[in-house]
Amino acid sequence: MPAPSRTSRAAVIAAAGEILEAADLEALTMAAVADRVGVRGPSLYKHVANRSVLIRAVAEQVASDLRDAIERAAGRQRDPRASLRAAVVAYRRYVHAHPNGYGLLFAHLLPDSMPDAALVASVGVPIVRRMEELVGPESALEAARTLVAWAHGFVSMELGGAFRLGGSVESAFAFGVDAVLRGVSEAPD
Amino acid sequence: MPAPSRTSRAAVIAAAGEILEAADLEALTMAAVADRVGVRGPSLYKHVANRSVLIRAVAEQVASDLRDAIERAAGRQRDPRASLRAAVVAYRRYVHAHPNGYGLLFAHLLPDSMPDAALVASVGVPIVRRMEELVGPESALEAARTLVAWAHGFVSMELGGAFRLGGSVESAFAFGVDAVLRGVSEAPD
DNA sequence: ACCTGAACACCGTTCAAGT
DNA sequence: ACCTGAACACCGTTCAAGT
Repeated sequence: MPAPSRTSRAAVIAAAGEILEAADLEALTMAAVADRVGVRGPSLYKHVANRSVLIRAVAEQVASDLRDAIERAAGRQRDPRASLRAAVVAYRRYVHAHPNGYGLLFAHLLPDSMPDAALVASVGVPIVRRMEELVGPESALEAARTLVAWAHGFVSMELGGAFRLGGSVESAFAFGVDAVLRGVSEAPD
Repeated sequence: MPAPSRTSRAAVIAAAGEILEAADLEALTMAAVADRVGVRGPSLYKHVANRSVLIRAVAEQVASDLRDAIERAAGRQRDPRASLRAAVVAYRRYVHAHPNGYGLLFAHLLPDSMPDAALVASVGVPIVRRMEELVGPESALEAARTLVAWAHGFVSMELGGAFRLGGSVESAFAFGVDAVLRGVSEAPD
């Protein structure tokens, strides 16, 4: 008699993500995940190959959600400059809500758990599209890379507590978006 | 009879850093480090408290070396713009040479192994000093944060293989430095 | 004062046996 | 078809005994 599944791949990945955000990567053990979905450790291997690919699956879920959040925010504004600003604000908001999951996207210390690089890269697609409107097609890719690199760097330093030299982090963020958008749109040909 | 030390704290930290760069964080086991310095696993605990603080010590060594590299590069140029450009180039070069060690500085997934935040923040000090010359003291901190965030974001995406949408990474780097320096120095008051 | 082997706890993973 | 307990390998860590 076939036994009905008491859990699912999606539930396992979601549970792993919740443990990761509530604690940290060391707390993300197979036993803890099993406990949360209501089975024993060995049963997880019916749904995911091993811990490394479970971590990767969490990372890919994050990348995909992050891209959706950016896309939605950017789509709400008509003006390209306002749209890019909204995209970056949404980026930062998502990362604040999922700091540990976001950390997975650039945790190249654990190669087996790295999310698909093309998927991570695709997070920038909506930014490139809006940049085309702001700076034209020739330098849109480089301008988008500059903005995304800045945004990633900013939130990642913010999460790491690297802003210790005083001053307001909020105003540094506002200053940064303005400076980068100004810098990329005033590029000499 | 007191037994002469067959290894040292510095040697243990150096060995850990070498293993980390040659492989990855999972390969950085106490047994592997012990092997490399020529003792057995338990002896390491005479030199470092545990694996987490060993990892942290490696991270702090990296932060300190990185700051020195930036400081030297920046000091070689008289003009502030050229100095900041040189600092960022040195930053990138150091990270390329120590990608996994650099990853430790922002691996906030493992809180016990996080380097001292004030030390990480101090990496930006030479940048702030040069920014004062470029943009004046009022916005120097925010301008420095913008440049460092961009630089960190750029190299970290580069290492993560996130630049997958085509184009040259080198020219994106050159475009980025120029855009950020232009953006921060043309800030409206 | 530092090093060692033995021992322990914990965790990822496999597998044969259950339903 | 999925779940389970038992078992194994591996790793961090402790500790009593060596020199």
